Amino acid sequence: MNRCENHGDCVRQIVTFAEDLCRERGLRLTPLRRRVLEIVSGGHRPVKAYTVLDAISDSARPPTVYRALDFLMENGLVHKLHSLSSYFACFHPASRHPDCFFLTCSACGGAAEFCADGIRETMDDAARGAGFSKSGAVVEITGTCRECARG
Amino acid sequence: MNRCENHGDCVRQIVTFAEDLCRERGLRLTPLRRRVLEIVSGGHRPVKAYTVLDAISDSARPPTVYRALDFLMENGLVHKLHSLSSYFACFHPASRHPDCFFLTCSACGGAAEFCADGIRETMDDAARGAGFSKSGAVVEITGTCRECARG
DNA sequence: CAAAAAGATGTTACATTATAACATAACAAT
DNA sequence: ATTGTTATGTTATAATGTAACATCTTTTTG
Repeated sequence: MNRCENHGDCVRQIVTFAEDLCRERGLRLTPLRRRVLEIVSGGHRPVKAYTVLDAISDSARPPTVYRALDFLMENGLVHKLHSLSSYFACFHPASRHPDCFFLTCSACGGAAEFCADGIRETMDDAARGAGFSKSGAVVEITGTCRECARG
Repeated sequence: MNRCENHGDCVRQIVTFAEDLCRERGLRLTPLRRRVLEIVSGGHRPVKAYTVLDAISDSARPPTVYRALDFLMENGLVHKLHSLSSYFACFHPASRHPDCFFLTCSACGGAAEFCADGIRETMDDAARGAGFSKSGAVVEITGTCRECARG
């Protein structure tokens, strides 16, 4: 799932985007935050907070990681996959989508983000129909990706 | 959200349904499982595992609760709301729906389950379009319910 | 520049959520 | 009744996440 030939480039692009974004917004992409972003985006797969923690250094503590993840999530650079208690880099942070949807492959552990206006609209309609004022949504679809299904 | 006048009846209905279901399937709705189901369905709101634990008795231990919850979830009587790390009774377990969708109100803490074929179909389409073979989905919509929005 | 304010990180301690592994008990079925 | 199966009890610990306060760094401003 999401095999890409030049993943180094892919990560570099995300980091560059993050730099620009932070500059625009007057925020700081500190070395720590950049490192966490690199680690999370280092594979096209969801990463656990404690995996990031281990990857950072021997001495880092949980709050260090969670704060960096919070910062990245607030700025749309990373998403949380609740059903996996994991974090997943946004590979197209430039496109401003009100909600994100995720496919997670239970075979290879990979994931993909996608935007389908149809889903969002249908959800909005359903919420409205229930008199509900929607502010956000978690949509995580589990299954088997093309590569894994092919065997 | 989901205020109902006769919630006792409501719980009784669920328990009765669970009894019938277990009889049909040759499973046992033991006193413990029944009690957990009563506790989880006791309010129209998501309940935490450790809240159930406290409600059961002073001496109960986590595995007791998690095993009962697992049993109830396997049989479609309870759902897990991943975004809240909580468990929510299925108030219409009779209708066999392949996926469930949830609205959770951040104001009152209430929740509601609903089935909208449109959402499921749109998700199925999106998954298929990505070459993805879907096996399940988590859909949790956050916002404000009618009652809370009205102030 | 110095001082103050704001923002980021370090650190300790702990809270919350969940499971592994093994022991015991209850039940079902000959 | 004994045996296999299912359910529960029990101990311990793993995994995930946060509160609170200390320190350091950067920015702002007088």
